[in-house]
Amino acid sequence: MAATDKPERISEAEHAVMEVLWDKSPLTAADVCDVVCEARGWSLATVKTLLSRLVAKQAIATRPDGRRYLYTPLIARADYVGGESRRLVERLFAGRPASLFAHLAEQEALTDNDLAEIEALLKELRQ
Amino acid sequence: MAATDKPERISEAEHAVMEVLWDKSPLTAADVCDVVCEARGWSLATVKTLLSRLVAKQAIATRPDGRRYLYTPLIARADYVGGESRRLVERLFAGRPASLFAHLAEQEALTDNDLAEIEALLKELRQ
DNA sequence: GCTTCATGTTTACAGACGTAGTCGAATTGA
DNA sequence: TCAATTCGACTACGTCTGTAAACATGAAGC
Repeated sequence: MAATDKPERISEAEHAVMEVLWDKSPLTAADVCDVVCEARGWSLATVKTLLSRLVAKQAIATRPDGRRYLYTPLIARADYVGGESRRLVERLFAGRPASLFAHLAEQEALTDNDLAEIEALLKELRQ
Repeated sequence: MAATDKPERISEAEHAVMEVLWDKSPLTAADVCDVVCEARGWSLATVKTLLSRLVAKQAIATRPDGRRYLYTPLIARADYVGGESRRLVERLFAGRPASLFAHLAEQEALTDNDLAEIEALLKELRQ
């Protein structure tokens, strides 16, 4: 069978774990906990659960290292971010990125700095 | 008491209902169903449940009209959209909208048309 | 060898979500 | 007036999520 690879959805809490692994990997469960447990008020057990679920969702891979596992992302951050962004634009802006931009602009959610950066990017794309 | 107004999160399915009401309101449950039930494969009962939950979340208001209720949005679409957009930018782009833009650009998710529109918007903002 | 520590696996459980059926009251057509 | 219809309220129930404890097992110190 052609392994229909349906990209299971990653939840908010799971995403926090992914960020840690994207930042640095491979890591053990304890390593991950060191990074997020404090900030999110989680116990190590919680991190273990999230890691298991991410493995089940094929978002990360395990490599045995003696007694424990080392975890590594299987999906690239850019892919995830791209997917989520597209979802949002699709859902809220009828698939038109310009609408999202317009919205941010209207809400004055864009600083002068943002505008300058975007302008620079535009110039780059334009040539 | 100062009615600590915590804006309860609106789920995906609930959002579909909100879109209908944002498009036109007030509407009855049956009206809403006429618009979305077909497309999402929902029964009227499902729409009723979603409407109830939205009322509980204070996202919409009811006005009795004889035997039934007329439903009207309590929160503006722009507010919702703004909130969701900000959440995404916060979560995935460290709060920097320019990063989101850069990402969309890299993924070539932007058409020439999008670019032109954004450019126009930028020009407007710049003056 | 036995206790203790570390670590993945299994189980738990409440709350949100998707989806919908049932019930009781009011309405309306005959 | 009485049955059929309509409508919101209540109930249901499986899945997903957040959060974590209990358990089994192997390692490591003493």
